[in-house]
Amino acid sequence: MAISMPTDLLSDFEARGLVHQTTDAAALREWLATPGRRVYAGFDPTADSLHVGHLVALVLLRRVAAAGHEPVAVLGGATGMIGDPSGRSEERNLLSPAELAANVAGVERQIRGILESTGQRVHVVNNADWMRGVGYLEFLRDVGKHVPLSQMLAKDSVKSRLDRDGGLSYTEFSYMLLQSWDFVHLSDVLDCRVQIGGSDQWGNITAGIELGRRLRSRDLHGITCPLLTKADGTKMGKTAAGAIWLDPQRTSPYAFYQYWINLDDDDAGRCLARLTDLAPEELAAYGEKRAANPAARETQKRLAEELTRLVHGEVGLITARQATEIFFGAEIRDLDDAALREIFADVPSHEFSRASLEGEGLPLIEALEATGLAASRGAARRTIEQGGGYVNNRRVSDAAYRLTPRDLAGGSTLVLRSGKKSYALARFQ
RNA sequence: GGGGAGUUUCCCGAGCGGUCAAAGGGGUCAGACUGUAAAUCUGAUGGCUUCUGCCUUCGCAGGUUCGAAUCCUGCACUCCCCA
Repeated sequence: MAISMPTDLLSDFEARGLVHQTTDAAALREWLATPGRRVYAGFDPTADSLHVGHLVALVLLRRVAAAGHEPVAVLGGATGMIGDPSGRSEERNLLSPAELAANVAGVERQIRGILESTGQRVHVVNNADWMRGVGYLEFLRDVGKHVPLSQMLAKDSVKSRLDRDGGLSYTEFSYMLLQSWDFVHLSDVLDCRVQIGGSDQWGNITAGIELGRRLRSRDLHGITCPLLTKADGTKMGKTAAGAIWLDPQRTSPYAFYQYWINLDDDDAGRCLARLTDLAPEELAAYGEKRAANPAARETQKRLAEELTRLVHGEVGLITARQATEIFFGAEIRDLDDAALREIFADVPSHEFSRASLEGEGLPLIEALEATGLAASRGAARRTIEQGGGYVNNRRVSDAAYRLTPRDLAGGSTLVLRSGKKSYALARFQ
């Protein structure tokens, strides 16, 4: 999915609602006026997969590419050893080097997948590569000496933590220095002079800019984008079940797709502008459709489609759509086991003995409880009595119902459902 | 150090000898409505159950009583006031 349409990057960001704060806009525009500039964003490998919260930064870099510049993604192999205190209320737990290495590998794969599809030249670097050889004393003399404590203490991320009971450790406090040095280093080796990030990164970015001025007399620039939040004030990408991950092992393409489909209208509109490559005219068209016929939920569908394709590819999108059809379709029958397993890949499943189906059959209540769809037999009974129990998408309202071989949808599998959206697979071997 | 208040089911909070698995609210779950939304409404919300009951639960440990979340004793923790 190569994206073209080079535009003025800053105007593009502004039009999409991607700008929260910038350094001197005129200087920034001027520097970006030449194509092929390098612009960077950092990703700390706190897990072996990125999640929806990281998607904004990734998309920012895609916009960079779309505007004819070269995105630089910095993996925090070094900074991840420390942990960024920004936006955090408590001290982080340190990751082991082995964990970190695994995380870097996983995150790098995802970043490359998403950025390289732009067709533009992409730089993916790891700050461990330039930090590893740097000695502590050397760093204090060359970098630390040029960072006034008063400025560090004035940062919101530091202040808010110092006001709390937990405080923050010297280690986390030093994080800012590392990120500042990254910026200066990248300006040295790649002539990268713009750093972009979420609004919580403003303090770290400006610290880097300041360091560049003192150390190199160089003008560096920064752009932050507003943190993606939902209309109800909660963070985008969080559900009751946890974060929405980009890794299909953690969050299936179906669940990923569903997350976007379920956004409310305003959130979907904002996400469409901020997270997809749609042209401004298209965005406006979706806005009109949304106002005219909200029930069609065209924005949500397009958003889910674009993002699922971006993250999981065309195949992932097809799977997600297939699963959606089945999940919200009529009775499930005459599917083979393999197809069922594929479609319900991210649904919990439970093995029963084939014998339990024979004779009297297996009480539905027991099956609901065993698969985890109901917390207890009592809860299972209640669910059924209230009309929330389904076998192969067909409602069963008799709490005494027993499953028999006739209920199998595939050769040895049947699909249980509680309420509208909770599914489980029961396999009989 | 002295005086006082408190600790209840996922959370907040009522209960102050039996009719208490324990009011009410929140949350959660299910249903209706709907756009796989929001709001609203209805029901459910300790476990097991032959649906009849049984078992476990009101900070912890003992005790009084036919009977205790409710009374007594000790212990632990929390909060407030005075020094």
